[in-house]
Amino acid sequence: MCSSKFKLNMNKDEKVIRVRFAPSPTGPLHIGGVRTALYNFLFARKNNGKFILRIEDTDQNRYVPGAEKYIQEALSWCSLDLDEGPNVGGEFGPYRQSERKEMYYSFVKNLIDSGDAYYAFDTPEELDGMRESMRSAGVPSPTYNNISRSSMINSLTLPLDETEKRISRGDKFVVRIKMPRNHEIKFKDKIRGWVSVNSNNIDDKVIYKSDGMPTYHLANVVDDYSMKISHVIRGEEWLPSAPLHVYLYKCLGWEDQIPQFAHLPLILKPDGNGKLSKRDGDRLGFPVFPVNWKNPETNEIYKGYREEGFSRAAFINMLAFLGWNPGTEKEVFNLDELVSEFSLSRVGKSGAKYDFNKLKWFNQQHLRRMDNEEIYDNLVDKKVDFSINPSKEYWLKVIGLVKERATFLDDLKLELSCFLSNKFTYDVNSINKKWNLELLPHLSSLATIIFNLQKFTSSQIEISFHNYLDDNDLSLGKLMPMLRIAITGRLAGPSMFGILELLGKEEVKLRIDRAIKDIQHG
RNA sequence: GGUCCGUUCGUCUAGGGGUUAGGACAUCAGGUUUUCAUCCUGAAAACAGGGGUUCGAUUCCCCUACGGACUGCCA
Repeated sequence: MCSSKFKLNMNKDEKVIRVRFAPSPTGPLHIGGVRTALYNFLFARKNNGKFILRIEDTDQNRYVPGAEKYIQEALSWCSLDLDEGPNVGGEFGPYRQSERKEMYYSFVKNLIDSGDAYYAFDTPEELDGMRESMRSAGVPSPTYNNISRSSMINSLTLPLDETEKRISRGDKFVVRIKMPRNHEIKFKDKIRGWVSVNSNNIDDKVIYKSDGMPTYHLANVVDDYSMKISHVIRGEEWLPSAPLHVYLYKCLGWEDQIPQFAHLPLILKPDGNGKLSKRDGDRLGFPVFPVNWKNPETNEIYKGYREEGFSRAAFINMLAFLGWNPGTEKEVFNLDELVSEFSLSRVGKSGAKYDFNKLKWFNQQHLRRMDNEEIYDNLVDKKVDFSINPSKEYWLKVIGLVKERATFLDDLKLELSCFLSNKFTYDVNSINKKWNLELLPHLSSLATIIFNLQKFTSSQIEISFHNYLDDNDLSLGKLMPMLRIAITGRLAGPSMFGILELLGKEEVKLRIDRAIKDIQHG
């Protein structure tokens, strides 16, 4: 007895981990959805399991062209590679519910035959009428449940032959689950612990629609079962219907195949409260989508993080930390590191307000961790319009000089501009502030001195610069800004001596001469 | 309204029967830097409230308050 129980547990532990991300293609995936996908991915990779994409398109009315493609593109931008899915295949396909349409009815039929479900003929108008009259009688949210079903038109209230007649003549019908009276339905959520609901509080949900498609609830359970899903990791908005799903497993005879549930806390709006929604982006000034989305009807573009210049690593890192943390003080993680640290037991219970600022910080941190070579590969513009040889080595040095000043890869464009071209204009404010005509002679003589240096290196230049200042009783703060304006056109930038070395003697000479000649004070 | 879930600095969070309740972002103040940015140092900033249990509760239990999700032939 004991040993067999032990064996059973062993089997359960050794069960292959299979998780699915199951969005419905009703529009672009927003960051909450991406995080759900991410947690599924991390959990699968961490446990040597499979990460599966399943498209839940049981509602034809809400189908949005391009949405599925968007989902794939978003996942792929985030490097959340699929093991199985609509475009990658797999032995449990098809992975679109619309393509699985035929398989659902037999399960529905089983439920009807066992008395766990029934036909209902009420039209949408009749349902509205029922709800309306119940509301006016003081019921805040009327449901089709184990009480109200007795006054509706269904196979429970109709004589058998009438039901058969209606079906055989092609009347529209739906199939509803028949929730039992006073049953305690409970399950253990990996994040929340035991959740228990009395069946009296669950309504007779439609599981099969009059258009011949299953509803989410049924399709979800049937597919998770047939795809051998071991863990259902999804948003907290599904928590209220989880007991129904558990009950469905029981009715279908799959009680020992019920997956483990993990209901993730929601991502909340940064201002006020409530679930972050697709509309919040414009209102709050940050994207809510991973990559750009173009509304196929209006052609309106909704901004994505990719296009706004964020790195996938930073985006993923930020998302991972919205509701999860490793329990250490380390915060900057790449995907592989997240995989090795991830665990559902460290996912929090309460909703997290989205923090755009923190994402910027993550972006900066990840940019800093990118090596110069990688940044070099990402540089679009590697042509220099003045007479130096822009070797790769040159660029690596320039990048090293400039890298830590940037939050975005794009910031480097500005930082790099003086290394790309000498055809810049001088910034007027900088000139007004620091360009001093009386010191022009000093700038010239300083230039002469450094041009005579044997080694035009930042350290040699720095030494002669300081010597010159000492000899002429000048302060650094006077002459240096002028030099900077002459060389870069503006006042902000990285170490001046480093810039001079990299530009090289000839180019520096050219720029100083030109500045002295061209800059008009005031 | 009902059901379910939740509640530690402004935000993300660590912690967990005895702690100066820790970190990060943001904020503010100093410092380094020729400059801007970076960087460094520091400051301010939290256990929702009330009852239990206990020698002791922020931590465990209950209640209240507040917040959220759900309440469709949507997912």
